[in-house]
Amino acid sequence: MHRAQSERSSWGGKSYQNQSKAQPMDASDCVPYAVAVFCPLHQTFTYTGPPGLARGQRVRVAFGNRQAGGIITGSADSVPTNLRLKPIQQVPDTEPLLPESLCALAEWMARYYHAPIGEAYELCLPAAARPGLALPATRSPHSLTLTERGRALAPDQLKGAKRQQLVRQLQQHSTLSRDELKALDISKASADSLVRDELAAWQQESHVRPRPAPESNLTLSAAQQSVLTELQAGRAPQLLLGVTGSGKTELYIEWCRQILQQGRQCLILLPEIGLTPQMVARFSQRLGMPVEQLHSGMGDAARLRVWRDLAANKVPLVLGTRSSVLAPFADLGLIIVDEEHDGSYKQQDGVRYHARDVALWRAHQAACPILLGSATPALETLQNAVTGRYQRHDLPRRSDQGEVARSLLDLNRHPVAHGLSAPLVERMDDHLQHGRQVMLFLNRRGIAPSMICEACGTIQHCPNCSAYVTYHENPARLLCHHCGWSHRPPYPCEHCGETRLVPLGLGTAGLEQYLQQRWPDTTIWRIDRDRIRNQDDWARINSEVQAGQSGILLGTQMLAKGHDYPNVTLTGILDADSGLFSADFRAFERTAQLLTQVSGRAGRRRARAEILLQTRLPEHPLLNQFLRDDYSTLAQRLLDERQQADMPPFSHLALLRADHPEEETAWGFLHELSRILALPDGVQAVGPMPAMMSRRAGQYRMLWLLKATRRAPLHQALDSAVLTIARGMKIPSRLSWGVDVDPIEF
DNA sequence: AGCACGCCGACT
DNA sequence: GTCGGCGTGCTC
Ligand SMILES: [Zn+2]
Ligand SMILES: [Zn+2]
Repeated sequence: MHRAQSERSSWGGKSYQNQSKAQPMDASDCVPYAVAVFCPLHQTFTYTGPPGLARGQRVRVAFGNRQAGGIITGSADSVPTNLRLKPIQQVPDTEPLLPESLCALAEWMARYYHAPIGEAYELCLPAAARPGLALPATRSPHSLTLTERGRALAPDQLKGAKRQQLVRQLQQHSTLSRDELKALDISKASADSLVRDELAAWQQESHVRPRPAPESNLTLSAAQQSVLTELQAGRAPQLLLGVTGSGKTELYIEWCRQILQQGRQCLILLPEIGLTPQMVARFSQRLGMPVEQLHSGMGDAARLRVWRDLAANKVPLVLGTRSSVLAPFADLGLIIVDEEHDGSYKQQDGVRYHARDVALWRAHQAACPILLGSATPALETLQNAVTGRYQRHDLPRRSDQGEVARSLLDLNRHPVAHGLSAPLVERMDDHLQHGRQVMLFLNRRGIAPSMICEACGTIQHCPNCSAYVTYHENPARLLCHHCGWSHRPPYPCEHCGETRLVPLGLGTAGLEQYLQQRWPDTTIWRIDRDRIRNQDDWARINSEVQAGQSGILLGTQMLAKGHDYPNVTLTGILDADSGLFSADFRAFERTAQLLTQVSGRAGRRRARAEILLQTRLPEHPLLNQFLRDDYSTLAQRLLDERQQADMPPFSHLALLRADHPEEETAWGFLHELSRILALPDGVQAVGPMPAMMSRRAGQYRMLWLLKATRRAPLHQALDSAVLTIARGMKIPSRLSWGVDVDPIEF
């Protein structure tokens, strides 16, 4: 029986039990191993096991009064005496599943981010491999893949909606198993019909490593080609400064082609899951071979398959989000970090790693090139280019870029209706009458309205968080984005108890309604997560917009990423001030990036483009600088300010965090730490103080901020802080604590 | 993080 | 009497 077998301990694929009577182990045969157990503790644990087990091998062990997975980190050199060691329960694989490169990565992350060693190791395994149990064989026996003809085909040329959908899916995912087809609701009959037409083929289990088409099917401009040649000759980490539409992606692809032809692997990091499918399609089309993706939207089994195939060098190129920087590569030849300034590369719980910084470390270890690409690099990255640690390359704008005129609209001086000032409406009228496209950008605050009490004027908070609730329609709900709290109206005012709450602000839906009424004959495309849920939505809207008919694009953050819109001639930023009030020292940097990214979407094909920023602060220096200067100039000025203030990148920060249902307990814990700890020279401390969002999901968050000009003393301080907490301090119950190195949220 | 142990209030 | 809340300590 399978069941009986799986309940027995096993090792090396054979049945094995340490203390079994059937197969007694000679105690003298057992040797001690250091095991990183998957728990949030800052140490390894020693277990005994048969000789010959290797670093990187998965184990299952008895831990306290439960079972846990773990990784052997090596043989235990200093065996703790007067401690009776427990035996390893199970060794599910015959070979180490984690290659040495990932063991080294886990240990570096644990050191650099001051994270528990077991958590760092756990993060390097795909979720399916974490329990420390035997893994199923991956890849279903047959999968569908496109033929050369199928890959070259434009899906719309094909007859039949199902067949079109299938080809589109295959162009994105390169192969689809029977199960995946079923999940997409595609019958075997539709698949077989493509096979009959020799557009697709059923593929047997073991596949060989795909190779790219040797010749590029696109030509690079002279400017692109010359930058590519420089990049290929470069040695240090390189920064590619390229505005939207400068052809960064083509350049990425051509560099990848060269690396792939050498039989080596490429990793392309993207900030968001929403951008992966369209990038997968572009890469696989241009390279003429299937490429893989790795992101949180995939199931555990699918991720495991890609993970294993990467380790076996059967997958030559992968596009992925943050966590794909922790994937195993047999022969890493190139890493590209697209939109490297993007904050979503920073993990905000557990091991708080930054995928860009991990990528830099991995490239260094693998001695392979790394390219950071962005139109608006992080100030840290720009400063590294200034000091020469990175090589900087500027990709010029395309030659068809028309003139761009930027100006401010003072909301204090003009009448405003539905969030649109009179001059903006007038300009919209003008552009729409000329058959042009207009783009309106709403920042995060503007997406969903908050709720205000008509009786007393109180804006309603989430009961669990120090944040406003937002209002959503269909179905009508009050929602908190931070903890998932939701309530169906009517809802009593938190202050006076009256049930007279009304939405404050328009939100995307309200603005859309108004636009429809004001310009009844104009198409309105909404670009936000409510409207665009999958690739087909994107494809449909995008083809309409790219076709160039007149209309209004109404969108949020999503507009600032991904596609650009060459037919848009007028961009309205409805609330340019929103980022300027934040107490965060990176607020101006982020605002400059956002304004630049949004403005960069519009205006090509030689048309003159107009960008209007609505503001209540028309004298604000940042906004006025934005009117005149490009991002590099602006960023240099922000860097000067950072230097004056001795803030990153001219100093380094770390946070000690404490969360607790009682504010006083969280504060007391950090205060006690700050009292005990002797900080090394060159490390300054601030706080403890409440986090900017002081309560989330019923927990108060306190922060103790450490700052230093050099990294070494900062790490020294964090080491002793962790040691003090883990060994010396009593930790109040229900308190959770942790370290955040190079924090981006405070 | 889990999980057990142990100490006090309150309820069949 | 004992059920269960939660504070405390430990995990090789
Ligand atoms: Zn909340
Ligand atoms: Zn009220």
